[in-house]
Amino acid sequence: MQIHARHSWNLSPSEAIALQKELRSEVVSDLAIDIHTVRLVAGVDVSVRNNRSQAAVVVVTFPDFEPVETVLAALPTPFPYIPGLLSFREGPVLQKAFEKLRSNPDVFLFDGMGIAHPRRIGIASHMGLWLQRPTIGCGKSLLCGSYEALGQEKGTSAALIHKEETIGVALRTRTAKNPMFISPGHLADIPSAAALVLQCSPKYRLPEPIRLAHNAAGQFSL
DNA sequence: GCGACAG
DNA sequence: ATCTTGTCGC
Repeated sequence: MQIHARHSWNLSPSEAIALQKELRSEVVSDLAIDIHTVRLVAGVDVSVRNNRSQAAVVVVTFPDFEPVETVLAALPTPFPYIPGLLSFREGPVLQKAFEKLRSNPDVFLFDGMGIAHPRRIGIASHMGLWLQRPTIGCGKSLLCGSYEALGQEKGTSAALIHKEETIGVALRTRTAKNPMFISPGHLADIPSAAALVLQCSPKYRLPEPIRLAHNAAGQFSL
């Protein structure tokens, strides 16, 4: 699909932080996704082995999760893992994978944060600017912020707060399992992002599209 | 200065 | 994220 290249990925950590501060104003995180119109959802994931980054994007139908397209890409890992700068590590190989995509998903689910980030521009928000499509961040653990205790039942949630600001929700996608941390990437808002992720998690803690992408990314080699 | 810290 | 087999429990 059409990718809107925004900048070079070849930046130093301090330059990357400066870029995030510039781009954050372009992120739209108060626009509801109309779930009734969603037909295709993409799951995005990257695995790293021996200095090689491997990306997988799996597009499934919604709400029954039938795979309709899978694209893979690999590149030498270009940037170290630095909390807050994940997009500069995974962005290049994701760009390569997105360029191979033939379908046009209604929304992309990322393994990582959206605006639940120190500078409000986690990987889901950042790549959303390149995709110009709705994106949602689905983290398995917290990068920043805090939340009050929430019920054990699937579907229960608690606001994620950082510096007096609500940046997402801790959402129980499986009863009695640790919550997922959901936040809008770009062109989405908190309530609709949480509702869509919950509907994308019929059986496991991880949303189905991301589970499929995780499996696809961790299997192939070059 | 100290502690926290997506994948 | 990744290094790694079997095993305890619902």
